[in-house]
This record gives sequence, structure tokens and C-alpha cells, in this order.
Amino acid sequence: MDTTQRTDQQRSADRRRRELLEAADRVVLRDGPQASMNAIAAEAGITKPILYRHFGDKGGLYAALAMRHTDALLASLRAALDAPVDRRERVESTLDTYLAAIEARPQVYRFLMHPAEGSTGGDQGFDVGKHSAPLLRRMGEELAQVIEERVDLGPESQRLARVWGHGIVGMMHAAGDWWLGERPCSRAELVRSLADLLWGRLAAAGDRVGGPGF
Amino acid sequence: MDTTQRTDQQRSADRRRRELLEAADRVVLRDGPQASMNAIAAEAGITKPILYRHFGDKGGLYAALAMRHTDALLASLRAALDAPVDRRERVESTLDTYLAAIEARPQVYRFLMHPAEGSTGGDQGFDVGKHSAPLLRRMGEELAQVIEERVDLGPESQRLARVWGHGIVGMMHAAGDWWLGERPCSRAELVRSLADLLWGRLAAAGDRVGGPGF
DNA sequence: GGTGCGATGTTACTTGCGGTAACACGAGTC
DNA sequence: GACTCGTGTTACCGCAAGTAACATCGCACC
Repeated sequence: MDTTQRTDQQRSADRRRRELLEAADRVVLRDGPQASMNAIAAEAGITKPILYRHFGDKGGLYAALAMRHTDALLASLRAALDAPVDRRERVESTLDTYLAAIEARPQVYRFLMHPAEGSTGGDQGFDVGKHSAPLLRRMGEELAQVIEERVDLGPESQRLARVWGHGIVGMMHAAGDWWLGERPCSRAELVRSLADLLWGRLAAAGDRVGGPGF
Repeated sequence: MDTTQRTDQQRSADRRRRELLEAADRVVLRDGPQASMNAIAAEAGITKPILYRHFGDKGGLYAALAMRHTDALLASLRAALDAPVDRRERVESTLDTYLAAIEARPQVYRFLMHPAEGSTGGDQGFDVGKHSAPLLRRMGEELAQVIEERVDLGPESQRLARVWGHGIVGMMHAAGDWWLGERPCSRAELVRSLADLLWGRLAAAGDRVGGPGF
């Protein structure tokens, strides 16, 4: 029948696509975000045009690849955010989940943060703003939603939740990136310090004696 | 004399370098971070090899370019951080300074955040971690220093200050990036919301009634 | 005053990557 | 057996980074 044919084909195409993505994954894991299409094709045992038929262009492949990892990471984060414990503990466990992930697979992490920068032509549209990685945006939105659902923030609740969602994600990201590069302390210490920051310890701390001006 | 000769030459070279950087600046402002070396050379009225003699490679040029803007922005931020007002106001004014800067020159901002990603060969060292823009790192360190100087954080003061420096900068950056893309509210509202977050309002807020689980 | 020399500039090239056109083959269909 | 469609290939284009080799001007030095 026509329908069964088509489903068979689709299934086959999907399987192929998954295989290609896994090959691409291996290459990106090895070569970093600058893995070339040639290298990926070679790893998959085929040649470039097939990749282009499946994913359109490099951006498409990278987007598909990023989606997989982003989904996986977001699922872990959602689990941490849904744990039935108090807020502080939930925040700490979410931070820790994220940091553990980037610690375990730094190459993947780097790829997710700098997806498709280089290459020729392409985005002459110059999308100012929203230049940051899709992962950050998605995490920000996700967190915003959780905050808005769970925390009572009064009339401006929606705006506050979104600002905070993106802000907290950015804090986590930047601190994590810095920490991954310098390793100045243990993961647990980092988590506690960030949670302390979110818990207002900056506002609560006193001025240093002999500080300039006040 | 030998010395005066050399200084003359150096001066001339420095002037030339500055001219080249200004040309590069114009092109980057027009074409975004993907400005080609050819385009920059053309804008400066010369040809590629001269650029390479002055800056080594594309990364060198971009680094020099980024340094100028980074220095300028950091100077503004330092001024805001040094204002003789109370802490909350200082935090808000620093946030506002940063956001005003990225709002005024989004292309420059984008360039600073995504400096030299693409291109061929190069960093096979795969510097995991420290992949983020130098601007973010410098701002983080700067803020860390200010915090450590001014705020009394007890025994772990140094570590806390650095974590917070990078974390706050990341929060500012991510929120700013998102805000620049979506413009969901005024700058002043964003500033207030972020300051509220830093002032512990997340910890202080109550649970939403009927929330899932608790 | 010719002469070497270093800075400044050019043209023309190589290499490597993203992306595509054109061709080749194998399996099902009428 | 011809047709077509999915899958694959080779060979190419365009373009950008980076470089080699050559041209020119100013200028100290003998």
C-alpha cells in the first residue's frame, strides 16, 4: 500500500537521521564545535551531500544536534526543579545538576553554547539580541515558568518571573563557565555560594571597615 | 639619533594601527562580527597583508578591537561602581550603565560577546571552559574585586566575591541579552527586577497557593 | 651621490570549508 | 523492459584566511 510504503520510508529515513546525528555527535565530542561537515560525513561513512539532504545546511545539523542535548539536559533540570523539597534545596540541587552536566561533558557543553558561529554568508539579517545559545534561552524560559507557577510574586509576577528566569540561568552559566576554566573550588562550594547570592546575602552583608567613601 | 628614529617609527606605526582599528570598527559596526579581512582592508584603503603584518591574524585584530571597547565599557562601569551612594543604588546604576551601553550599540555588543569563533584551523587546543567572551571574564573579575574590597563577607570572602562577581555579571548579561531581543519591559523595570533578585526577594517570597506538592 | 636596508605596499597564490550540480546505481512499479 | 525515486558518489564553485614574492619609497651610511 501507499501508506505503509511511506511509513517504511519515513522510518528508514528517521533511523538514518539518528545514525547521522550519532556520528556527528562523536565528531563534535572529539573535535569541538568546529567539526567540519567533511569530518562528520567521513565518520558516518558517507559523503557530504547526504548530510545536506538530511539537514539542509550546517546550521540545520547543529540545531538538530543541539536539540538532542538540550532536551536531555532540560529533562534533568526539570527533575531537579520538581523534587518535593524546600525551595533552597531545590535551587541548590538544580544548580548542582547543571554544573555536574557541564563538568561531565565539557565539549558538549561548549558546543551547545557556541553553536553555529562561523561559516560564510548566511545570517546577513544580523539578528541583534537573541545571539546567545538556544540552550540558554530555553533554560531561561523554563525556569521562568517554574518560578511563576510556584512563587507568589504579587502583581508583576509574570514579568519578574521571566526576568529572574533568564537572570538566574545566566548567573549559573557564567559562574559555571568560569568555574570550569579555573576550578577555584569544589562544585558543592560553588553551589552554596550561588545559592547564598540568590538568598540575598549580598544585601545582608555589612560594609567592610575602612572601605572607600562610606 | 637612534632613539628618536625609533620613537618616530613607533609613533607612526601606532597611528597607523589606530587608523586601521577605526576602519575595522566601522566595518564591524556595519557587517557584524563576520566582517571579512578583505572588507576591513578595503575600508582602510589598503590590502590584507598589511592587516596581517599589524595584527598577526584575525584573532589578533579582533582582540585588539575588543580591548578598546571593553576598556571603554569597563571604565563606565567602574564609574558607576565608584559612585558614593548606598549599595542598592550603586548596583542599580551599574546594571543600568551596562544595559544602556548594550542598548546603544548592539552590534558592538554582539561583537564583544562572540569575538573570533569561526575561521579555519587555529585553536586545536580546544580550550574547554573559558570559552566565553573576554569581556565577561574581565567584568566578572572587576566586579569580584570591588565586592571583595567593599563588602564584608567573613572568612570565605575571597572565594565568595569571585563567584558572585562572575555570577552577577552573567545574570546581567543573560538578562540583558534576552531583554534586547524581546524588549518585554523598560530598562528601568529590568534594572529594578534584577536588583530585587539580588536583594533576596526570591528567598523572601511566599509559595503560591495551590502549588504542586507544597 | 650611489648604496644597502627596512618599512610599507601590492599582486597572486594556496589551502580549506560550506554548499551544490551532475551523474550513477539499485529496487520496486506498470 | 522503461520509469522513477531514493541513495550515493565525484567533481566542482565561491569565498575567506593566511602567505610568498615582488615593487617602492625614505633614509642613514660611506
